Formats: sequence, structure tokens, C-alpha cells
Amino acid sequence: MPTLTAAGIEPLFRLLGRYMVLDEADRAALSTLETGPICTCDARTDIAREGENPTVIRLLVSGWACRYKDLPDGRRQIVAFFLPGDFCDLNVYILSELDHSIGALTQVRYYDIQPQQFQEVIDQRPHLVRALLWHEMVSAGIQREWLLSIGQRSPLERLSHLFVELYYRLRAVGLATGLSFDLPITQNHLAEANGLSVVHLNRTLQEMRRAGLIELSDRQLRIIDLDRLKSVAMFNSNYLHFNRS
Amino acid sequence: MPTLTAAGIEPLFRLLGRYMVLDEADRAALSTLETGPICTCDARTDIAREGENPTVIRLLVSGWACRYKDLPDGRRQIVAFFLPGDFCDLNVYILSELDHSIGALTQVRYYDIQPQQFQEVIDQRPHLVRALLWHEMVSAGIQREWLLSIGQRSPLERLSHLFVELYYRLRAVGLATGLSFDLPITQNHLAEANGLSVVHLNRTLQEMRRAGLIELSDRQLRIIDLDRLKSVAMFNSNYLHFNRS
DNA sequence: CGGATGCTTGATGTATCTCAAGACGTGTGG
DNA sequence: CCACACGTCTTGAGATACATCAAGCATCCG
Repeated sequence: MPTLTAAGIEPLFRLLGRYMVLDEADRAALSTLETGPICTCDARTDIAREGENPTVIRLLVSGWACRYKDLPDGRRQIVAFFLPGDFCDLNVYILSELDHSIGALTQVRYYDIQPQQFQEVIDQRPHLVRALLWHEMVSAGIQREWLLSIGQRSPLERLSHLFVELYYRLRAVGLATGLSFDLPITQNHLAEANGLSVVHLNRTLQEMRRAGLIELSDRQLRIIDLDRLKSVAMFNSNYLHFNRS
Repeated sequence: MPTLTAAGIEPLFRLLGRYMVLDEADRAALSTLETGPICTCDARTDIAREGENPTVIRLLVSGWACRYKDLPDGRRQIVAFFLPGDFCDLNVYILSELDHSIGALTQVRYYDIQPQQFQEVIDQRPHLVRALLWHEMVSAGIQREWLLSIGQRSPLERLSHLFVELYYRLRAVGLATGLSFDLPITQNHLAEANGLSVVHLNRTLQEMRRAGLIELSDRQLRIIDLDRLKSVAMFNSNYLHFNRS
């Protein structure tokens, strides 16, 4: 389980470090978040269900999870991927009822963090709020970009865009080597995230391979030509706000 | 211009009042937000463009606006509607570059609020943060629901869902009378928000009329059978979080 | 009167879904 | 150790929902 070896909250450090320079005191304060017990969850199981009352903030440390919504007749839409270092929901605990579900796509490990415990970190290092807020804004930006993708981009463009996004996000937390990264999810998941049938997603993948844009096998994605992939996807990285302000 | 007659920040009071009981001191503090000059913007013009550096928080008081993203080749996706009482962007001013544009769909009026001025209101009435945070969470929830709609719902379901959502949101700010409300935007806008061509949107509208779900003419939408419309849309209002916690 | 803008309709093509089946790998219980 | 179930990827055939292109009409406004 390669995705499980990357432990601790190192990914979080890297993530927040892209928005703001973290000093030792910051790291120390954030490290208290991982003093609690770590949770493990098997692939294809729910971490939280729509309708529940959210009480904790979840910090993913290894594996992939997703936020999804479903319809009474079973149709399902993945609306976000959670990668190591991501908070599943920084603020929802103020709501009385979850409007979406969170599912593990692979085996995952995460910390359940009490809002109060979180508050203590912020009290200690108030300027961290800025980085956390930034993280939230990026999540919102990704959400909007997905809406643009599903609404306007063709399947080929859409999938290309998703792969570039995942590449940048994984690279930001040290989980990409060169132009390759572990893609531990199924084509079914990719289809559900892109609003496509599995059959069509599969054919789109083949088209991408034929076009020499990517290689994908054994859960390893390799981008062959990043510039061309970005061009096909009409990718503009501004929504990831990776530049420190 | 009926949408222009509803002035002031009464809509905002109503909106926040759904999340939290506001007392006179709260209202007084919030009222200082409207002491600045009011801005007016014509229909079909941009209020803010992608790439700009955001510096103000915008509070819409009358008319409709939208958040949209576009692709180099001109394709455009509306990712959110802003109705009277909505903040266009509560937090983006911490980012250095806007990742989306904001456009006026009708003639609109809004206040440009300096973050600092906003901070003063919060310093005065700290518990208002909760209501504002709530407003942000609802916006995020709407965004997710739209993703579900575009990704999984059929055009008929999708449009039905949008109309129910608009009905609830407009009712919340006092802009619906009975089951009717002003829908001051074009079919083109509806198409761009739903990821459909205008032609198909038009035919879907006709299908809805034929099915006895709605009446729509002269920019007035009347819902004929709310329960049936909700049922067609598979509408679950939980994502609007209208219940006080 | 002429030019925008928005709504509507028809005809045609095609992108995408659905249904169905087979191949492959993996884990599990007999 | 084999038989079997299960999950995943792949391919084919057929149906259809949707986009595109094109045109006509109404309204509004200069």
C-alpha cells in the first residue's frame, strides 16, 4: 500500500507552505493536531453520510477520499477529491446537517480533529487563519472550475484538465515524481467525477493514450507532454492560487 | 424596473435572519455597511474580471448578477447567481488574483465594502461571524448541488431544480409572492448556467410548460405545482441550510 | 425605418448513453 | 489446489438525447 506509507502531517505542511512561509512555531502548533488517535477506513466505505450532524474536522494523511452527492435513484456525482494534506471540511461543523457524503476511495488514514482543539492552534498562531482561509478559497475555486469543466468542456478536455489539476495538487504535497503519479482510483470513480458513463470514460482514456498525452496502467499515470495536455485542457492554474500573495 | 425599487440592505437582514436571530444592535452594526456610496451597473456589463486583484466585498442590493468562468474559445459557464442580499465574495480579497468574473445580468445596484469597514462590524458584533460563515457554507453547498445537477440530472430535472432553488432563495429575501417570482434573465443565461444550448433549453422550458409544472412569460415565473416540481427535480432543501442550528 | 436582442421552430448530424458480453486478475471458501 | 464470485477494464451494437446550423418572427429602441 504505497499510499499508506506517507504518514503524518507533512503533506499539510507542504500544502500550507505554498500559501505562507511556515516557521518552526507554526509547525509545532500544527503538529498538535496529530496528537489524537488516527482513524483508518477501508476503500469503498463511507467516512460520513449526508444528513449526519458534523462535529469533527477531518485531516486526510494518506489515501484518497471524495466528497459526493447522490440522487434517490442511485445516480452519483463526485464533487471533490481529497488528497493527503487536505481538510475534508474546515467549517461544516457549524452546520447542523451534512448536505453531502464523504467516501474513502482507497484505504485512507485521517485525523478526527475537534473544533476546539483546532481553535487552540489558531489562538496560538493567529496568522495561520490566513493560510487556512486560503485553503478554503482554493477548494471553492476548484469546485467552480469543475463546474466549468462539466458544463462546457468536452470529455477529452475535461479529463485532461482533471489530470493536470491532480498533477499539480499531488506535486504540491510531494506525491508526484517527475510527470508521474499514483492514480489509485477506478475508471468508475473518474466517470462519476466527470459526469460520464464508464464506457465513454474508458474510450476517452484510450483516445488520450492514442493522442500521446498520457500513459496509464497499473494505477500509475504518466503525463507524456504536460504543455500539450494543458493546452488541450485549456488549463489556467490561477484557480489553484499557488502563488504566495 | 421593479427589481430596482427594493433598496437598502433589508434583503441582507432577511437572509442572515434565517440563520440567526438578529437584534437591533446587529442591524445597526450591519447598517453601517450601507453608509458608503452605492454603485450602479448596467445589464450585460462586467462588475469584475478574472485576473483582477480583488479589494472589495460586494453586497448586492437590487438586480441579478452572476459569477461566471469562460474558456479561451468563448464558451461560458455561469457558476452562480447572485440575488439581492447576497455577498458576491466575502473572502476573495485575501487572494491576489480573481479566478472568475462577475457580471450583471440586469441593471444592478450594490455596495462596495472595504474589508476593513467590514472588520469593524464584526469587531462590534463578533457573533455575526457565525451568520456570515453560514452564508458562505450555503454558497458552497449550492455550488456542490449545481455540480450534481449538471453532472447527473437530465435537463428537465436540472431546470426544475434550479427554479425551485431560486424560488426558495428569493422567498427568503422577500422577492417571491405566492409561488411566483420575477425571473429577469434571458434563456441564454439559463442555458449558460445549465450547460445546455439555448435551443435545447428553450425546448426543455416548453416541455415544463406542457407538463403543467410552470408558467413563464414576461419575465414572470409561476410555479404551478411546487410539490410535483420538487419531485421531478429530486429536490432536497437541506443544502440551503435554512434551519437555524 | 433599420438594427439589436430575444424567443421559437425545423432539419440534420453526432456524441454519448445503454445494454450486453467477454477477458483478466484477485481473493475466498470448499 | 481448484472453483467460483467479484471487481475492473474493454469492446461491440444500437438507440437517442443533445448540439449545431439556419431561418423567421416579435419587440424594443435609436
